[in-house]
Amino acid sequence: MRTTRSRAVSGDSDDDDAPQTFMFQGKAYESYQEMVNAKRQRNQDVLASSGLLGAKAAIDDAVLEQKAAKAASRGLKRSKAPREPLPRRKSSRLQGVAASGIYVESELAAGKVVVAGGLYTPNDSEEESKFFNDRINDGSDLTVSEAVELCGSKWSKEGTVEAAEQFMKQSLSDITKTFSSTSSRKGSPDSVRSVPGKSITSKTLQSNLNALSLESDTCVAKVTPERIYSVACHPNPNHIIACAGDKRGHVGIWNVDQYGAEAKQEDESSSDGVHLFKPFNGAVSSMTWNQSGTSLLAASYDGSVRSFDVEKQAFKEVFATYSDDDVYKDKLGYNLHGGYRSWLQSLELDHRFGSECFFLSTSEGSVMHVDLRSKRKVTFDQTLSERKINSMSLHPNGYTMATAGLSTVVQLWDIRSMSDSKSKKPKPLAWQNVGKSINSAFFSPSGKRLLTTTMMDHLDILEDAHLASGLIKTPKTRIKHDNRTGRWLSTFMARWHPASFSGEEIFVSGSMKKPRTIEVFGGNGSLLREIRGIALTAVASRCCFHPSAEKLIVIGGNSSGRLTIAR
DNA sequence: CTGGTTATTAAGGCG
DNA sequence: CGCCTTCCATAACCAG
Repeated sequence: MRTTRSRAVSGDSDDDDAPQTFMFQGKAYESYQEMVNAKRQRNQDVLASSGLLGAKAAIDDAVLEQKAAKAASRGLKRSKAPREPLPRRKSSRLQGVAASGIYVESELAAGKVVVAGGLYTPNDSEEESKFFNDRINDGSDLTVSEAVELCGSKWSKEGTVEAAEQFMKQSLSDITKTFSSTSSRKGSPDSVRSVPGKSITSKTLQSNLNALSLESDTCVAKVTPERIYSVACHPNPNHIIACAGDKRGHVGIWNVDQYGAEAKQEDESSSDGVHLFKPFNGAVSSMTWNQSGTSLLAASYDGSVRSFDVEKQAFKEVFATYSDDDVYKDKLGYNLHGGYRSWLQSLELDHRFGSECFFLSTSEGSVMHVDLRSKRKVTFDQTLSERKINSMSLHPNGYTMATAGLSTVVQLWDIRSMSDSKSKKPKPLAWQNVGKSINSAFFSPSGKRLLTTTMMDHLDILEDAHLASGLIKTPKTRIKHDNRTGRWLSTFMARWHPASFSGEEIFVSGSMKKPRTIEVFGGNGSLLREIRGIALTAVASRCCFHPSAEKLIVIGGNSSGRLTIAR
């Protein structure tokens, strides 16, 4: 066990034997701290004399004039007095008591890491820690009621479980069925990219964008308890089923316009159409519906991938990383766990095969391809980077893949050279040096453009990156964009609308602008719309479009678990 | 170059 | 209203 060092608060701890002075502007200071203070004073003076402070204050006032509204109270509500207090175990960790000052407490034998005050489980079984990597269970299916109960009493009240079951079993099933029967041919691989923008044309696109509104408090709801890491939207064009995954492994599903019997049912029990589940024990890094809307696929930092199958009414573990312990011999992810620093950072459907195949990227720089068709297997597992890979994207051509992450390089690969894990270390076809970490890189629906969100404070649009070879120079289209979200917000990842509108492609991004704003850009980099309104009171870090609605709908998720719907 | 620190950031919750 | 917590992001820095 390692405690935090409180060393060198003022930089003068250990080296008393070597008296030292610190020079600044020709003056000697006794301690480093004094020197720093002098430096700060100088900076203050310079600022004051420049008149910038006055100007800044004026700007601040102007911004504050529009007084920040309170966060909306729709959606989840914490129940102050738990109805049935869960039997607590002895461990203070499990009671959520912070071991102050201790961050990473220890690395346990099984490769688990305990973050103080962090990975507590409301599950009151004595056996919680036996599950590999502190997961929610041993990998068996999770029923709807179990997934709700795992959220703990804090977020439930009378009838929460029933409301969730009712919603999942009836409303969601109906929504899924009416959609998948009217939607195209069954059996053929459903390509997300083939969704046409039906009623919106390039002519009506701008007016559609202008119509997006955030002026009603009904367009915000708290959907998860914690900060949102991922958002997804069900593809039925006639409904808005907005989903969010949070830092602790919760998945919130919001039926934005409740209808029929359900609405009546829910008057009493539920929170404005919001239902909360906890299929994971770590951040939900990516979530996506398959195109037919029959399953919601999600990956978590806890190393597991689960799919909520609407028909089977269960969160099934379809893949998870496991150690090389013989116990896990028959698991799909046997021997794929890379230690306590390893987690699943992103999931991307392999659009060639519907939702039956997907790519995963890890914090350790590898990309896996998982194939769930008849013979379930991990097609390949390749280390493509020394550092975490934040995103990967498969070009519509079905073989060019873009990866991006902490390595500060966008790389393009031919996945045909990775057909199995034994193939030798692949080489990138092309790459772009960004210089700082890259939050995401996504191909546009046509594949013509590659959109990157970078810590260099740019949104870059590369043209025909899939045809490039070698070093890619500075892109033609570069949007200056403040991406400094800091530590407490999820990073921005600008995302395309999966359809194009008579050739026009658009994408959405969160923004640090005040008043808070969601931005929509055109494929040529032009800012088409800044969506603001009383409902948007916090930065929407992770955004997406409704994939198929007749009108444009934008969904944004923020750091307090709220979803905002612009429509 | 590696490892180990710390600054920075926004927003809700609570006193 | 003002302080406190957040704590699996990232960059920048420094010491060895």
